Amino acid sequence: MPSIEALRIFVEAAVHGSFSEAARRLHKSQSTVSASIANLEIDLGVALFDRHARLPVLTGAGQHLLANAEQVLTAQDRLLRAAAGLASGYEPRLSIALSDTYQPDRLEALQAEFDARYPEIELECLIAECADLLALIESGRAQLGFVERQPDYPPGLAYAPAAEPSAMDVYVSRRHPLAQRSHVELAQLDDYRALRLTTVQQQTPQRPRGHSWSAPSYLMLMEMAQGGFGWAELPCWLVERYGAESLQRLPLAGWPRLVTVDVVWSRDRPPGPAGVWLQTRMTGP
Amino acid sequence: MPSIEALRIFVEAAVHGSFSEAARRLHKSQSTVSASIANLEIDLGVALFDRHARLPVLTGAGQHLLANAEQVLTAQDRLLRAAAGLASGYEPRLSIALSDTYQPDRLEALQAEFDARYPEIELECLIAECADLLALIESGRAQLGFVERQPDYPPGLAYAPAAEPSAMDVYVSRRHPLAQRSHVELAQLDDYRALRLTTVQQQTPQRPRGHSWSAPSYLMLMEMAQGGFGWAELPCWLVERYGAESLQRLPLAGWPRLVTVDVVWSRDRPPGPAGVWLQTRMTGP
DNA sequence: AGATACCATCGATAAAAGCGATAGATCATG
DNA sequence: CATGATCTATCGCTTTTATCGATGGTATCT
Repeated sequence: MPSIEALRIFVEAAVHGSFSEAARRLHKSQSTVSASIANLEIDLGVALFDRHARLPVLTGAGQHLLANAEQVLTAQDRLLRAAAGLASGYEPRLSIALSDTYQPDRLEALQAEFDARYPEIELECLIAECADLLALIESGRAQLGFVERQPDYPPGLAYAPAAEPSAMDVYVSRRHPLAQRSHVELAQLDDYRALRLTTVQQQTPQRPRGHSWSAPSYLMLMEMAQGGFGWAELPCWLVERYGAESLQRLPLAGWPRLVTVDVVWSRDRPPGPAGVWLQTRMTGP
Repeated sequence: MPSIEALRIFVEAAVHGSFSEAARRLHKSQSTVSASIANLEIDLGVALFDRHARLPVLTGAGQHLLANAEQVLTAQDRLLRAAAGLASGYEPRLSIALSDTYQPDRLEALQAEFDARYPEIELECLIAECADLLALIESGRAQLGFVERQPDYPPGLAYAPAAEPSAMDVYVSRRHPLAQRSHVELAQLDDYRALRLTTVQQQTPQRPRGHSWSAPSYLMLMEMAQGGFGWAELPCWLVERYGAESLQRLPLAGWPRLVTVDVVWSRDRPPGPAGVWLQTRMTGP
């Protein structure tokens, strides 16, 4: 069972083609390098270097095993790097809970930036809306959430408005009766089925609004609207990107409206440095 | 600098969720496991396990580093596996020299079989014809070659006929004057430009046959023939696969003809076990 | 309460990793 | 051809480290 140090010595000697050079670079004595490689050859049962020349040259087997040894070292290097990050307080993974109100193109740019800055940290994205999302944050399952601004937040949750607001509008299928009208009043909406967001959490039992249908994500709501089952309030970007051809906005007064997206986190379980970076990156300029 | 053994102990303990269990499986004392993990935590600067419960449970950092540690171990496992293969006489890489006379679909099947049987061994394919190919074998650059049967082989080279022969025929471009004839005699070919194989090696200076053009591979010859520059003797499979729409065979008596493909290797530098397997696989049933 | 199984800690011992010194080998140079 | 420089292999010696058994504290189950 070869030790990591022996592999490092082997690689250094192979790369520089000299035991003495490797000893100098690794700040070890030449005898250590020599003995270490000799032991490694015994352990592996293969001659790594051809020592007939003045300087040792890799054998064919040595060349082949060099690649494997380097893989071991790079894997170990990643381990140490990750440990160093964790030791200095960085979280091993960051879970963010997303509402569909947040545009994915902005999110992708953000993810790319995050990956460049924190390549070691796992990033997990969860999809949830409203109370479900807040529950993810409260339970610690996610550290950061992006939600449409709520009328009130549970205690222990902190929030800050994200930099850019999001546009919402009311849509119906092109085949829906409302789609033909050139003028629609808000009161008329009650005559048709509403498609509303629901949540798995039902701590605050919502007043059941007539014969409405509901789903836990805007994407499912949009698919219901595309089916012609009713009208729904949806993020404009979602419709423009995935449902433009089969949906139509309603000409309501005051719509589309701009919705503030809040960044939410738990005060008890605050996000780590990477989460803080992501949060300030969202709320800042 | 964590040792491999420490990582193995860590992984074993993490997987089974118990230090004692890991000690039993690794045939070490419980104190060794305990101390080893404690040292690992000191080295990495991170708490790996939460010891408040009866059984230790991984911390978040521990979960994250567990994945890294497993990567180190699998890399080391590959290293040991490769070394074991080399120690028992297997070559680190096998270079085979191919003539275009050998059908690639059979070759791909063979490569798949080789990969399944010898996943550790690098397989290198070189393209060469005739004297060039034999030179690759003689020099030791390649260990195995597939060539159209030669009238004579250099001393020191052994050969055996491959199981399946290969068909060759004479082709011209559809725009070539010969393409219109319903009957062609061999002697008439001399009236038109021949496209012949040439080799980089010019040890045996071939008699320059009139105003012929030449190239070192059948693929290049075929492209010349497609350009309408003359007639060429080509492997049937090559034309059928890549040049069927622009080339046409000549109705010559005795053609197409079957050519034996020989497997060639050097008697001085015989191929290793994997090469022998490949060779017998080719010549056998 | 008792039995059991778990983890942490403490010396003691054996294995190894490391170093300096030395000797043999190879290459460049006068 | 002789010489100096530089390389690798090997030999003791010291120091570090890994491993063990024994012991004690603690949680879990009967």
